[in-house]
Amino acid sequence: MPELPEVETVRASLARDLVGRKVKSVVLTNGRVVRRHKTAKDFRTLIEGHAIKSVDRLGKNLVLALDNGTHLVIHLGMSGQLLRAQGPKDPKPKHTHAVFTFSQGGELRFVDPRTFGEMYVSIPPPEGSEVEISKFARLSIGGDGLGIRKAVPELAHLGIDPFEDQIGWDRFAAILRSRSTPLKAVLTDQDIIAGIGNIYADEILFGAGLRFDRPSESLSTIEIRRLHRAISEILTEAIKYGGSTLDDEQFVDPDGKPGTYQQFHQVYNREGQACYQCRQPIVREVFRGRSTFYCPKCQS
DNA sequence: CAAAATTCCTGACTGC
DNA sequence: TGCAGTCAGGAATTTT
Repeated sequence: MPELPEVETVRASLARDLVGRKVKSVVLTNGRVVRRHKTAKDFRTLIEGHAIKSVDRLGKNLVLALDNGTHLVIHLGMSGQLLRAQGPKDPKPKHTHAVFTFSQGGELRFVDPRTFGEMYVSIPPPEGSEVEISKFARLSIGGDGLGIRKAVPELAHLGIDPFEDQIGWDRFAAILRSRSTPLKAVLTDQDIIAGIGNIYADEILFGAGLRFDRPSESLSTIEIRRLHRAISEILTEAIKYGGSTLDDEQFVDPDGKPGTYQQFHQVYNREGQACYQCRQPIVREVFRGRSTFYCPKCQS
């Protein structure tokens, strides 16, 4: 399940060889992947014949700027993969829903068994029109996050991206104290912080020594600083190891290579196993319909 | 207004 | 062996 570290791994890989290349054609074999567009043809027309200027990321979204001023947004959902191929002779994996062919040769395929992923082309808002940026993102200081939100209105609602936007612990404190939501709900709410999903929320909370159900406004200053630090530390480490690939081997980078950060997971998917810190068994609990893993002794 | 439940979907796994 | 049932989860949508 691609979260920020996995999406960033894909972004870095694509940025290496996609920038400057021109999309010759797009073949769609499952319309659901472009469900935001009225027809698949609408999607194709906006892309074909245009070069890719940059490959960015905001939260879990990939944002490819095209030379016609539009942006191709790709969200991998639960099981989406972007895979390079030499050409049409390369065997297509099952559930290949879209194939981009480049003028200079080579292909990029969008593969997604569970079809929660999607792609769409975002038309830039007219000059002078004001895009409503999420209040949390507005707190950020520098980075490209605000620029992407202004160019891609569909992403303007996203909260702080831990890397594209930057936020000090004091501003983070203001966000946490403004609500009484359980911590895990805050971390996984894309409108507050963009990019964290079920796996990294659990890992970050363990890193900060905090329980998932602590009301966000109940944290002391020290705890807020621990959480603020854990967010960047855990995500940075995960990116360093190319993200997490679980036993289902669903996440791979565009070259088909899995990530290796799963070997450092402290709690996720470790129900009943000994905590690496205190040897107590890790507990699994369902929180808002999702599995939550934590150490009852190390997290409070 | 916010929070919880529902929906979309397929593959892996469980129990009989 | 096969089949029905369950689970997994991001995010938009619906319900409470």
